[in-house]
Amino acid sequence: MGKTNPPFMTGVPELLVLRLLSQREMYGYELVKSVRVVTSDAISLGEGVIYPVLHGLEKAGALTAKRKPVNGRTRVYYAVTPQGRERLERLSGEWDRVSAGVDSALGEAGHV
Amino acid sequence: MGKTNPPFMTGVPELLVLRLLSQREMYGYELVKSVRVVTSDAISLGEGVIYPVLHGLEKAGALTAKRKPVNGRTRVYYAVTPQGRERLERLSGEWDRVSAGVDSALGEAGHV
DNA sequence: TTACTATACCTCATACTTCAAGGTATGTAC
DNA sequence: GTACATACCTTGAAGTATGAGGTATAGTAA
Repeated sequence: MGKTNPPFMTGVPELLVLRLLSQREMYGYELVKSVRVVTSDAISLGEGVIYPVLHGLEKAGALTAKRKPVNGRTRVYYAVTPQGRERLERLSGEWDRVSAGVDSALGEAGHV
Repeated sequence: MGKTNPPFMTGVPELLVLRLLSQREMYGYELVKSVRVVTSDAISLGEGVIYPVLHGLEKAGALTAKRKPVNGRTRVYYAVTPQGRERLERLSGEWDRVSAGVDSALGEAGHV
């Protein structure tokens, strides 16, 4: 039953979502726009990415969801649990390791 | 029909391969080990990744292949073409943009 | 009224990449 | 002669992201 490891470069959407939610509660539609803003348009994640990530993290116990009616529409606000913070720490560390690896391979020393 | 864009975080194996080959000619098996070395074990790409990337880049005109018999075994050395250098520049720029985006989202912008 | 836009939730087929494990074959060490 | 490292390669399965679709409410402009 060879369980395959996840691809080495994934989990970035999850990382971004956890990071943003660790600063304040947000709802899905808001996250879609926020990702673009905080990354200066470098990364744009569609709703097809955000919502599944949100649901997955909630199921994993990393987030809690809270429905709030606002102006007749319903928003689902997500908050990070302690478990989610651990996950954020782990993913953040992995990202640092991998991105440092790439940068060192690129030899960012004298390059521009 | 609707051609989908490649996932936003891909092309890293390609980037690493092009970068290493831009420094000197290498063969596939050598690249597999080199990637581990230059990334301090942060990234490990198997032969199932390296060889297809090599073939794809050759077909795209970014690399040229040269067979050399060494100690009875055959090695296929790859070299970067001018076209490959352009591709390296482009991928390198994309990586910088995306990784800067993630870092700024993580709030490590001022981190060296 | 109608139409269009923005908000806000969601799902799904397709495309793509990566992983892991396999296969072939030669040379070297025990 | 058996085991390991070198050196090439392919492939099935797993998993993620894309792009486009669907539902529904509220506001605005014609």
